[in-house]
Amino acid sequence: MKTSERRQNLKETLIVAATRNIDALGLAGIKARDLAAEAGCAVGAIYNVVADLDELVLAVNARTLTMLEDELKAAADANANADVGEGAGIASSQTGVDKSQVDEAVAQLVRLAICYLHFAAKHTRRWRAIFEHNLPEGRQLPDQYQEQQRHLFAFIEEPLRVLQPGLAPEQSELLARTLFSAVHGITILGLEEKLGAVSLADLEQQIITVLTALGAGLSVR
Amino acid sequence: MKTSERRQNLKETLIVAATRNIDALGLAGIKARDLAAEAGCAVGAIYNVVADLDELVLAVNARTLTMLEDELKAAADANANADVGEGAGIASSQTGVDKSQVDEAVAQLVRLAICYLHFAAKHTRRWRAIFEHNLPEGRQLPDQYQEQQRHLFAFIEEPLRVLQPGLAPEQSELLARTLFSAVHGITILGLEEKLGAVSLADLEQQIITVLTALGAGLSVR
DNA sequence: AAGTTATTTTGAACAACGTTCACAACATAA
DNA sequence: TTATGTTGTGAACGTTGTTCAAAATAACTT
Repeated sequence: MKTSERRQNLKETLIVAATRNIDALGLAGIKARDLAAEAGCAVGAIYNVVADLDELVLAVNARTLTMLEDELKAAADANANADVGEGAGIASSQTGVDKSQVDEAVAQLVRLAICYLHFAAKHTRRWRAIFEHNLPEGRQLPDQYQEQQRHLFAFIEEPLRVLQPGLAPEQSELLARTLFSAVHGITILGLEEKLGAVSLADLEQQIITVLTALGAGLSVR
Repeated sequence: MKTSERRQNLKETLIVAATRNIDALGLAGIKARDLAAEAGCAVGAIYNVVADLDELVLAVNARTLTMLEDELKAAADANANADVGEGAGIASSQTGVDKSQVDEAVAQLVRLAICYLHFAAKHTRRWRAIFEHNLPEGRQLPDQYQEQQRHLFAFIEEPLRVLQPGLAPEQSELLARTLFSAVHGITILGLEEKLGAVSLADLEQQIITVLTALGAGLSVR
């Protein structure tokens, strides 16, 4: 009984060290010998609590996703409270969609996207590790991981249903994923210096522009 | 004079081999000893014609970008020809923007994006290598590389000017980059199996939906 | 053509990596 | 204490990218 506890502690220590190293150097900062030294154990000990270094990276990534989820939830809820008393607007008779509801849905999408952008900007390396990490040919992500990703899309689906009320759930899910991907693309290439850096303020503005236009275009049809 | 020619040949052979290996295994397929064997030279010989393996990857990526540029150019030109005789539509008096011109600009954006998607789908590994490859801390991309990227954005800027005639060149450039990033995000996450695969047909439809909505939203304001 | 010098290519050697495994250290039970 | 099973260790293995003394080749001189 003692050993499992000790191993749990070691695993925790390793995850913390791995997180620190990713923050400092990105995925390249994950090295067995370094982690062992930082955790105060032998190199071989790592493989007592973890199958791979990949598993360690996945553990870090899972926590990063949880952090992100929490922040998105906070951003979404902060809004929900602020809107109490806004009142049920007058339904537009032709489209069946309330104008102010549409505006609010777009605003919600923008809030979520800006939150995502800020998270990515604040925890760049840890966040990029999620997308840079590739499992060795053949192995696939654990279920929990995919589950967490669906959670993220759920945030988007809610306001999306206001814009496109008639959409089948399947299509709605796909569109949510697409919107996420678009914002993700803007974020990841924006924070990258490969194409020449863009300021955070500019990125915010671009995201607002794109999502607002998208909201207008999507709610019109 | 003979040696420089020989080296040029070796470099070419290595680039070809590197391209083949990236197609087969992604960036992980780039290994000094394998490349040397395939090119029929000693491992050390590689470093006579190239500073790094990174330089080799960059050479492959540059060619990939050229391929992409050619295909985009073909897609853009095919359209220009098809539109001859379409006629100058009636200018909308209020916005100063011709309705059919707007439609055509959106159609052009869609064509470019679909072309990008197809290129990415057809040459997935080679295309992903462009974005997966990271230079070692500090070194930056050669000028030619950044130049090629600006070329890509130029394709987008042209139809974009129809949608937003009043936009300052600086802002237009930024928006073009943003649109590219959005389409890129949809493409790269769509082709990735990490979030569960999406069919190419679905991806096409999503890109059409998003760009059409974006075009509508952008031209309205 | 032969000898001398400079250049170019070579592959063994090096450092650093993830991972493994025979063994030392330890705990537990008899 | 002794015997037995379990756990942790770090040297060792197989692969990386890269280097460098030496061998091979080219270039030049007489």
